[in-house]
Amino acid sequence: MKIASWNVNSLRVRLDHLSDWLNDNQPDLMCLQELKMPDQDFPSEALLELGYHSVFTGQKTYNGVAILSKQPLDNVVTDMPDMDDPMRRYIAGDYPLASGQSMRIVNVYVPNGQALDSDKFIYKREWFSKLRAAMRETLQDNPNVVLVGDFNITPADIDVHDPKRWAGKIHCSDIERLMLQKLMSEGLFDTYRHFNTDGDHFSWWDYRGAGYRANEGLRIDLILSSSAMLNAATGSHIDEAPRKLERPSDHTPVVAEYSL
DNA sequence: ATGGTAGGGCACCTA
Repeated sequence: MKIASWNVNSLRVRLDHLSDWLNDNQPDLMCLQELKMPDQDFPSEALLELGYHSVFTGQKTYNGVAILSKQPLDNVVTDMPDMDDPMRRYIAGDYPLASGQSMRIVNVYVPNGQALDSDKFIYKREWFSKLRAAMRETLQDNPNVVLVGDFNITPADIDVHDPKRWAGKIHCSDIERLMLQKLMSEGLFDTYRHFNTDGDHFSWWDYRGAGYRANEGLRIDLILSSSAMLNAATGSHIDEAPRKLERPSDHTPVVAEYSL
C-alpha cells in the first residue's frame, strides 16, 4: 500500500500535474492540502475517472484538504475535534486493509504561523495542541494510524537547507519542534526519516529567489506512522519530479509504502 | 534588514 501527501497550492491550477502523478504512481491514498476552492468546484468526477474516490473540505481562496482513495473511506470527519475552526485544515477517515482491519488516515494543513510574535502563531500553537489531543484519541481507537500533511515545521536542522539562516525563525524554531516532538510522543514516527538519514532532501522550496534551483528548501511535509504502521512500512521517499514542471506547486509529493 | 514569486481575485492577504 502506498500513501502520498502533496500541498498542491491551488487544485484548479495543479489538476493536470496531479492527474499525471496519480496515473504514474498509483497511490492507494493521496492526501492534498491547499485546495483553495469551495466544495462545489471540487473535481470529483475527473478524479473518479482516474480511479479515485474523494472526500474533501474546502473554502474559497485559502486552505482546503482532501483525501483521494482507491477504495471509499468510512467514518469521515472534516473538523478538528473539540475546535470551532472555520479554516478547512483537517480531514480523516477509515481505509480498509487487506487483512480485514482498517487504518485511520488523518490529513492536515497545519497553520503557517507567519512569525513567532504574530497572532497567527498563537493560532498555530492552539491548533497544534488540539491536533495532539485528537491524535491521542485516534491512536486509542485504532492502532493503525497514519497522520500526513503540511506541518509547516521542520523536525530538525537536517531538514533545513541553511540552519544558520533559519535559526529561530518560523518553521524552524525550538518551540515548534517541541510541539512536533510532543505530538509524536503520543506514538507517531517520521516515516521518511526512519528510512533516510541524509540531509539536503526537502519537500518545499520558496518560489522567491533561487528557491528550487539552488535547493534552498525545507522538509515540512511529513508522513507520521503509528508503531503498528511503521512496523509494516517498507520505504519512504520525496518525489521531486513535479517541482521541475512548468508552473509547479511550491511543494512536492512525499510517499510512504507499507506491506499491507 | 529587506525583498524576492505565486495564487486568488481584483485591493491586498497568505504563504
